[in-house]
Amino acid sequence: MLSKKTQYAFHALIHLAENQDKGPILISEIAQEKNISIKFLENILLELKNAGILGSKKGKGGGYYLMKPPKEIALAKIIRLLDGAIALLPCVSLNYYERCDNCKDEAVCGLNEVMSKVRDASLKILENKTLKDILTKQVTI
Amino acid sequence: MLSKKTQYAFHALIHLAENQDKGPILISEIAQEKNISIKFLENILLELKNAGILGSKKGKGGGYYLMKPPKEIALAKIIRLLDGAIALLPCVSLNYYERCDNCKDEAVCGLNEVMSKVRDASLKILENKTLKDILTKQVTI
DNA sequence: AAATAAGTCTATCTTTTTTATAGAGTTTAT
DNA sequence: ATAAACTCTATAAAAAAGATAGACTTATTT
Repeated sequence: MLSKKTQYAFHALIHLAENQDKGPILISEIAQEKNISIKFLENILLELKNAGILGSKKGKGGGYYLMKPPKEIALAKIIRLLDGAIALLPCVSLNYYERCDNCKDEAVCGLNEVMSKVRDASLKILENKTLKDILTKQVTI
Repeated sequence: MLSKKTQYAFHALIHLAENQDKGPILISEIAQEKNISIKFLENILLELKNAGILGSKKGKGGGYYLMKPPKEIALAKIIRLLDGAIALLPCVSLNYYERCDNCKDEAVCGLNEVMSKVRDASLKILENKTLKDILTKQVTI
């Protein structure tokens, strides 16, 4: 299960994408619209900014905005950034690999094999689907 | 990511399946073989027993054993029992569904749609692969 | 220049979940 | 009777998740 953090991030990104034309969007607007604690959301947007996904403008008339077109933001990237591994086991994770302590040999572990397949099936979707694909209101860019 | 509990459960089940012919297996044997804390494993095996997946025999010569042939124990069942939902979002979970607080209408949520696909792709594997499929040493039953 | 709106940053705190441990109790083979 | 083994309940330590607080900086507007 994705953490609340990641879930909130997706909803915030959706709101930002659907209102790109309106210039910088207030944190408070997203928080209200999507029913998220404003302070918690603040931290999340900051992380997304530090990762280069969002930009921000300070001062009056400021707010957050997307740094890239929605179709270039893969869902997998957001999940990895906020939640870490997408795989079900550390020993089959591509980005957060850890050795299996319960196995004598990962190479001949049947669990490893099946979980690699699950990972691939999930990634096939999450790497290819982007923010654009989860918008309700379709945008042009 | 699966919890340690579920990971340990899989390894324990593998050991039990590969040693079915030896009668009841000691918790301590599994713990040693798979490098798991014996007391923690105790709780896990008890949960598996209460769910009807394992049986146990008390007293001298006792231990745990499978109640069903490995090929009838789907991986999805074990995950759901110990970890809960397999889906990435509560609003797309088949067995642990919860309404989405951030959506006005789940029916038109693009995130919901994509995550349903991820769920289906994962379940296609996890519902069909069984304990038998993750064994190293092949068994007859 | 002052006031105000808005993001930035760091720290802290609470709650929940996960992981692990302890120990007394019960059952059964020998 | 004894020892081996699972059962059960409680508890506790550690980690993660979720949330909050407040002082700080930046930029616009008047």
